[in-house]
Amino acid sequence: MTRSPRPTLKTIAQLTGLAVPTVSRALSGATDIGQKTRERVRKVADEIGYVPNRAGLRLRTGRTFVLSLVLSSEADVMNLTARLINGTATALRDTRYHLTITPFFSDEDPMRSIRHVVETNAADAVILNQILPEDPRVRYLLDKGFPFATHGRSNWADQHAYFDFDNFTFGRLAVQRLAQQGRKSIRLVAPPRDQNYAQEMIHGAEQEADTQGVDLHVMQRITSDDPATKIEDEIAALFQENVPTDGMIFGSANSCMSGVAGLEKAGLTIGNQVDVFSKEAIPFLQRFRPAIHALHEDALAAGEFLARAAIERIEHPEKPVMQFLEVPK
Amino acid sequence: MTRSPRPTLKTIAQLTGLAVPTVSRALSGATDIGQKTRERVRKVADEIGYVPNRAGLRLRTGRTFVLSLVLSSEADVMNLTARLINGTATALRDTRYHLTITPFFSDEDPMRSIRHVVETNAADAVILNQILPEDPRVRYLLDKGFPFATHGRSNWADQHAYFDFDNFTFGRLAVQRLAQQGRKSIRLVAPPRDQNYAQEMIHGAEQEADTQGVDLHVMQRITSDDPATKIEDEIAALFQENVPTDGMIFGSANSCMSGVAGLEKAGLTIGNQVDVFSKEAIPFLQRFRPAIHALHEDALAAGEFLARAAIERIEHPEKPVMQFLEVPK
DNA sequence: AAGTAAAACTAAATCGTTTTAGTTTCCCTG
DNA sequence: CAGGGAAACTAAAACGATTTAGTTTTACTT
Repeated sequence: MTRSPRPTLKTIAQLTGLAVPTVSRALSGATDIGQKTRERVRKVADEIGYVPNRAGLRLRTGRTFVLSLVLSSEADVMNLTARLINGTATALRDTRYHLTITPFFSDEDPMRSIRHVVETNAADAVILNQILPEDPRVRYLLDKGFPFATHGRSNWADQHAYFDFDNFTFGRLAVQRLAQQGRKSIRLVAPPRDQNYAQEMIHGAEQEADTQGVDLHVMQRITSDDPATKIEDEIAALFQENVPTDGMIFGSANSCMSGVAGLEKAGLTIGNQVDVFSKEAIPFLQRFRPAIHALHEDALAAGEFLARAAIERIEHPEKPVMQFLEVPK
Repeated sequence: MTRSPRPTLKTIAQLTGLAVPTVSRALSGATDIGQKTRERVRKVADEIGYVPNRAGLRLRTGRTFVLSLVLSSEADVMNLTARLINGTATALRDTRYHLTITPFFSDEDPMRSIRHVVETNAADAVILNQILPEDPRVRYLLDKGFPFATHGRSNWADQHAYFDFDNFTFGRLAVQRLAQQGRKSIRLVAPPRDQNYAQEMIHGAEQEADTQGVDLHVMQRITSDDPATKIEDEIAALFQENVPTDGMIFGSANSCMSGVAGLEKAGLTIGNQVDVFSKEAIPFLQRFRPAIHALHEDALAAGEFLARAAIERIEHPEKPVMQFLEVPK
């Protein structure tokens, strides 16, 4: 247990014969400190490896230098989530910011964690995913004027920072591709209906189905976040009942794998009686069944963007919010 | 921007007419504060929703109430990693602890992040994964007496808290199963040789191969952490060159998928000319190719255990370290 | 050379908490 | 009823940083 005491401003003050506030101001580059003094202080600080004490800083200024990533921990989104975390953390490298993770669980109030962060000042900004159209968390954060960025858009998207995957275009491209393969009767396994991006995806698909003159049905009893077995069973049943279907679209790689298991159980083969289109965060569907058509969603880039956007909110609240829409293909 | 000022000990002191230290001691249950005073203070604190200020606490006591999860961000381990994060965060629910994530990147010194945490007191404990036999991080943390827990064992495992999957038994079971299927010539795609758990897995497989009287070769040019295409190509080449092989063992689900893609490219079918055994963190290989034999590694439980073990180190350093070996099957 | 303004620094207070060292109050003993 | 001692509380200091309000020094003006 040899933790040698860290140097503080006081240490530097003693070493230079200056007062503590002088050292503080010198390091922050204030102009009321002499040029040569500033340089001398900087040099000493570097030599002894001075790093500001976060607690002192936070106590005095209220700044935490923490970004809080609050994310849903549904098993189905964990692939995407892992990349989101990785991207966010990557963007924070070489900044003064740290990242704390707060998964929230389906059995608890989504507002709880957010309120906690805001009320106890546990972070300077929040990043959230799984956004609802009228997401109460977004409303709350806007109301409080607390810096945040979202993965996905709310109805008030023009007012806040976000990164979103263009699910409307995804829906369009999916139907377009299947239509090109000569498919006429397509079913879509969409994300949970209350999620904004589900609506986008459905609209895109419907519009393109209209244009292409093909049939599109949204599966009503399952979503792309449902448990694997449920999806597998529903899809198997669908084909066993001979409901006319020659194209399938899945909102996530997980649901796609389950769905494919189901349709194979019913005796179909991809590329033969049916074509399959899916989204994926990590490229592996190609390996799962080479005949699947997959579109990549870049969660890594999303994480990086969101981190930068959140910091921008903290440090330059007067500037316009950063927003990005990833348009597939 | 309506952030109303949070109640502090001072607020309670004013409300009760007591001095600040009295309130502090009353809340912490010190016996030199009268019974009824303690109750009164507690009641007022609850009513106004007092939550201790972390910065104040930290500045005074040095306690951060943060666990730092330092993990490698190899794409291949991200599935497992996601579950590890989730498990750790779950265990921290309803404790005073927070979780910060520091991925470290293959291009940088693994010691950097650890040293930073220890030297700047950024956390009360560290959790690490991807442990080497003589891991310098483990040595450093032991040396400093800094609380930590590892996912995987080092050579000094008896001295520190860990959760590990028994890869020795995994190796044994894998060979055993393949031998039961009548396979005689088995190849193992093991984790990187410098990782401790790679050695364990290899030893287990070799020992069982001896017992069963079958052939076992460790693939020398690839590891289970290599990029998908590299593994695919190597495996494809292996079979195209007709190297006698009728059983394959993979150290991770990712490498398994790639490997299977390779052997199928060479025209083989699982369960036919060759049997495949693999580890997986999330059950989906069953769906990928139903004929694959897979063993589940519980990263969720690992995360939870590691969090509890780390906290135990912080709060009861005198007690024996918590250790757990997950023995498969 | 006296007066003044700018430049360069310092003293003191503050953020919220806990610890150490007292101090006051009260009850009991003899 | 004085004295002793336990019980219950308080004052002051400390952790490390920044901000506000001075103060000293220097340099310039007239």
